[in-house]
Amino acid sequence: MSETFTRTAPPVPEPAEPEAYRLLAAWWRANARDLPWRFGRTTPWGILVSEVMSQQTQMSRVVPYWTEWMAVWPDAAALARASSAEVITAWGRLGYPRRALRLQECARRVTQEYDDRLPDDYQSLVDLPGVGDYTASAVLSFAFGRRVAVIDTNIRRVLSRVFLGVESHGGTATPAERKMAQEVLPVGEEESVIWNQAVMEVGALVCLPKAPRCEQCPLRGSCLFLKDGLPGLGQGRTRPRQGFKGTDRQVRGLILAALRGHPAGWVLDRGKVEGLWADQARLGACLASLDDDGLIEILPGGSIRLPI
DNA sequence: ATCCCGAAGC
DNA sequence: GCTTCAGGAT
Repeated sequence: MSETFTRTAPPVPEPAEPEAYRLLAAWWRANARDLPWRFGRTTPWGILVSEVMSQQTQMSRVVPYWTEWMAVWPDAAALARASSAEVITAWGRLGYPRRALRLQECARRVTQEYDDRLPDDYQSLVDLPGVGDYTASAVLSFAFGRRVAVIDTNIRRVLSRVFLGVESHGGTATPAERKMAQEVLPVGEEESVIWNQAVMEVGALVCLPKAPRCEQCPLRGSCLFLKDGLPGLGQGRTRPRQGFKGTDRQVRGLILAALRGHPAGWVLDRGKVEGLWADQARLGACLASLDDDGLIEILPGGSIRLPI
């Protein structure tokens, strides 16, 4: 029967993307990690919580925190009612604890301004505290099923390699990268969601920054970067990374670690505070910055506690 | 050492 | 655009 249509069917060239999508979707079904917020098992709010926790943090570390967090505070209204001290303690050692306070402030605004229902438009989402371009786009795609080109560091790396044949560079995504991400995004909403998730997952599991496992990659057949011999592999993307040992971030972490997990109103006295770090100038600066961030309260005598 | 499903402040 | 925000895994 194919012969019947050979003459009449115009020779429409098959675009590359539909084939890439088919391969990617099949790979996704077989290899997607079974994260608890995937596959329709949570609410849009649960998706948002997972995205905020995942900012600069590995999935494997996020999963237990997310599970416990959602058990205690299943929706925005519940989180809005918690004390800051409870929230900071529950954030534990996930890192970047300002995210915890922003998430709670976000919960309070969602509760008050949106009747405990996460808004489903980009502008409202990105206006929420702790929600930037990536998180707003991810929520629109993963929670609301909307057709949005999600751009994170993994997706940038994968798409740049496959469709442009080069490493993505550091810094903000360029207009060219955003344009390309839009152009290769499948037209259908459902397909676009799987595409976003699958490209991100390939970036996390296969298309690694320095040692990509190209032989496992569903896109190896159409990857310009692979075809060109992985030119400049691992170059050009990395921002200069700040160290950790001896920095303010380590000291801040020590201070909060000393405060977490105690009964409400528990106070660390001045003497104990001074023993947390030898360099008192740096210690004082970190205490001040934590106070500025609303992560601790400095009491008149120099003792500290988590904020109520 | 580098990376991790970035955001916000400057 | 550049820097600062934790902390763990590899």
